[in-house]
Amino acid sequence: MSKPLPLLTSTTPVERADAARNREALLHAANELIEGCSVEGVTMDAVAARAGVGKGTVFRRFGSREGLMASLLDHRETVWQAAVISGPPPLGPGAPPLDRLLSFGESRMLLHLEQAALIEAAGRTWGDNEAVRGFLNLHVRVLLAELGVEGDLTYLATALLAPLAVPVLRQQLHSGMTQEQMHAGWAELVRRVVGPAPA
Amino acid sequence: MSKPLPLLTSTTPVERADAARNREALLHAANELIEGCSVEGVTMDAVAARAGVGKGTVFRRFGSREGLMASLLDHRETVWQAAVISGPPPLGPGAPPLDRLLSFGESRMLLHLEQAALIEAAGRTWGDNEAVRGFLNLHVRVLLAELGVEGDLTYLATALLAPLAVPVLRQQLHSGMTQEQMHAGWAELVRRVVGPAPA
DNA sequence: GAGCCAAACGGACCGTAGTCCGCTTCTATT
DNA sequence: AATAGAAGCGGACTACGGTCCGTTTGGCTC
Repeated sequence: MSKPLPLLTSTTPVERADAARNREALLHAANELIEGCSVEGVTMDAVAARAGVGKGTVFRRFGSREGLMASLLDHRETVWQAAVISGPPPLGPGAPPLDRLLSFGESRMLLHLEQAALIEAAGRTWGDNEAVRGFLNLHVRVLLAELGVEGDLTYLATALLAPLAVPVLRQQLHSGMTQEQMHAGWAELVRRVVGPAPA
Repeated sequence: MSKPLPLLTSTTPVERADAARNREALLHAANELIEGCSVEGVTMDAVAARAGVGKGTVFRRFGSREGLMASLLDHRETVWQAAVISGPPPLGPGAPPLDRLLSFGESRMLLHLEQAALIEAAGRTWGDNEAVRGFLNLHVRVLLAELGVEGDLTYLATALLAPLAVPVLRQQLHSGMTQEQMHAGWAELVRRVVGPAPA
């Protein structure tokens, strides 16, 4: 009679305690290695050794080096998304849509610049992350809709996000463009895409 | 007295005959391997073996695997650029600027989709290619100027090119968007950026 | 607490990118 | 044609990502 209805509880693939401990240790070790040298210093062998586990364990937890990098990014991303969803305006809710959109672009650009090395090291595992892409696209789409923009909002949102990608930013910096110019350029792009406010 | 003014002739770092022969053989071998299997099958050992040279030679010629891939792309890129510079309209000269711009976007998108695997394999070596980026940006910039667009044309050109990048296209295809939708979306983006024609 | 087993672990092993250095070959010069 | 020396060559070697499988361990049931 005490069997607690395994119908839904069985759907929780709980992680074993030692596995969880190891994941923490590995993430910690990876962060230390990044601080110690740079992202290139984060080899799978080094992470495993520093965490005191076998190499196979690292791959079991994260699938690949890119997966490990993506996990490191995940925490930062969550914090940032929280700021968008429920932080103070103009990034968070409460400001006019255009202000929010411009703030969004600047904030995302800075995040990408800060995490550039990690993002590039995470490669497709991060870039293909449905959750992140979906969140960014949805947020921009909603703001565009609030601004009265009509048309293929999904495409327009993607088009506004594309110039914020790390390779584009790197190239712009490399060719002498300042962060201010990049921000101003993006704002101009947004103004043109949004167009004149409807009466 | 017969020394032929080494001032400028010395600036030509001519390639030795055997080196040139080997480069051709290696490019040929790499193309064959791509046709035979896919881009993943193009390992440096395999290319060297098929061309009948040592592995060190491949690295001497192309610097890295990415460099080899970039060299393979170079030929296609040259052909495409020729079509833009001197091919038939509307991609080539002779058509109105807006037609040329829309044709440019569609053509570039198709090129990126065809060469996607190679472009991704070439990584930064291709992405950082100053000549290619410069050509694309300049061309778009000139067309925008002809259309009377004002502002930071370099940024706007980059922003129009960014959604044509391979990772973006791959993501869009993956989420069910058709090539027609992508083309239509880009055209809409261009119309919004260009804005109303000046009187 | 004993026993079971799925999950997790470890590290030897493999393939590939990239380096290094002693040897060979081309070409300019006389 | 001889020669010098620079440019090119080859392949053994290293480092790293990723796989595999025999062994260990945590957590559940009885």
